[in-house]
Amino acid sequence: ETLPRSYTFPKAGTRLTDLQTARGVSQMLKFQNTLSGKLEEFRTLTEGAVRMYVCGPTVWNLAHVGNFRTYIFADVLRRYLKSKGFSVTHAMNLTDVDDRIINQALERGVTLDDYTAPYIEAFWHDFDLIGCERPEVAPRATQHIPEMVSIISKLLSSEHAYASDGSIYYRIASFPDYGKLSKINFAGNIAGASERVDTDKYDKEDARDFALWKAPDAENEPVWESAIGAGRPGWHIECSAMSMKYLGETFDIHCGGVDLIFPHHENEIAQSEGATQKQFVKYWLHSEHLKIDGETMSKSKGNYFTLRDLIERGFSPAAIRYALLSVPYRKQLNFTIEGLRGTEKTVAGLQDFNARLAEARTEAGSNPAMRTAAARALKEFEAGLDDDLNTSVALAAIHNLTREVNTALNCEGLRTDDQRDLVELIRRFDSVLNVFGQSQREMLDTQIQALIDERQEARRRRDFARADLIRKQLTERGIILEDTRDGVRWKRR
RNA sequence: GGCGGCGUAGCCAAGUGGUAAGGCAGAGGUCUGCAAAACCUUUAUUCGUCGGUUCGAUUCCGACCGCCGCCUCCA
Repeated sequence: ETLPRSYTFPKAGTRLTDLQTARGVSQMLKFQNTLSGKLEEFRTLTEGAVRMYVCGPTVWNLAHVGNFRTYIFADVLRRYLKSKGFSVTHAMNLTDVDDRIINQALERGVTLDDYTAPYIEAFWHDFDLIGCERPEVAPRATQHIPEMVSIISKLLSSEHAYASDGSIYYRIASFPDYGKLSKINFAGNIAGASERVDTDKYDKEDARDFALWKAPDAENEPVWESAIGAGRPGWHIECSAMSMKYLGETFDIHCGGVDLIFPHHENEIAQSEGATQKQFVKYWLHSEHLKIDGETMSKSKGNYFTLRDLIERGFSPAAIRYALLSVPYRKQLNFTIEGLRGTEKTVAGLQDFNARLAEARTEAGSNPAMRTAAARALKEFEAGLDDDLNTSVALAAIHNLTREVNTALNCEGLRTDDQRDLVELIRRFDSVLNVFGQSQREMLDTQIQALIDERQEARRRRDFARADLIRKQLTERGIILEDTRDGVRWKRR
């Protein structure tokens, strides 16, 4: 029952959704900015509008849960910004050309597009399945080569870049701010790690210089003809080109996994600011990596899961999403199958609560205690997310509310106005977190089909008691059957 | 070698200079013909170890132990 002194209880008759705009209950939105290393108040470049960029997938294989943690984090970020009334322009690239993709495509003897198409399709399928809203713009690297060439040309003319053996490199020495994001001190640290730095492979002025444009290595390799020669783009330049094309030379937020801080994001800054002489991004937000059973996730260990691995094991997208949101994005999260089983129950509980709330029989009026509980939940939810998107606190606020409402449902019952507001409040929460969705409790299509098949078999045997029992079971679980001339159709609820 | 993060109940974990959120599991209870399901209650005198600062530290400082990450293409 500890509320801050500034907190004022809502007046009777005030709808919770009005509280949202009435404010005075919410503190300022703050983000931990990798660039400054500090928790900063969020102020947009343009009043009321946010432009954000997220480094998207390299479509050379299926994305895994670790990748999706970043996309889900970005999704909650954009949803929360929208719920606060900002208009959001969210761009996420698809890297559909890089050395791995080229090598794989060459190996299979297919074009880049033919190679990447199924992975792009799979990515969007998983992206939708895990409950992420599609970004406003999802540009593909191969469709933005001219934009990349244009930036490289600009860098060449300004001494930030130089050509060597048909390739073009960024001259780190020309950009004194290099290292400002990753805080890497190049003077002292390379010595001990020198065995990892490949200084011989390319003809560069400085080992740190990175490729903007790569001359072809092999005969049959795909190349783009351009004003800066024939070749293919380096990895970093695509994000500079596409983000600035769709969001402007300076934009508000850039997200990605921590591993991208160096070199990818450091290089993006060098390229973009070198070309425009303007600050590239105001807030850099980086999500930490997942651990699997306490260990680093890695391909070689084989301890990683794709979304479809987990779906095949019977887990629901909502539970996977909840698990990935249960720890704030800047902390490492230990992802385990055992934990996911527990999360499945948690999510099912939320879903049950939602149904119980909607179906509750109510009496007219409202209960002051219920209003207080709801207002407090809203305040805690917002305070959590305002504090660098602390989803743990936001989820706890929801659990605390459900407990209080459950008690009311069991004891004195619910009042009509409270029910209406609570339904709206939960909808509001879920518009940001999107975890009240389908849980494992809802049957999988394959399970439904198996029961339908069994019922058909029973009908053939004229075992109608058995058939009716199955139909009744399905009905109870929200599955409605229709026997037609062409077979059995079914639908949910 | 340089830089950074973490160590909180059986497990996953939030958090803070003023006395430990939430979830899963466990225990007790309500409901039920009995179950199941559902719901409620309950579960850390204590926050890796040892010192220091302080009226007071899990929270700040120092040392140590353990784990993780970055230091050129991995979300």
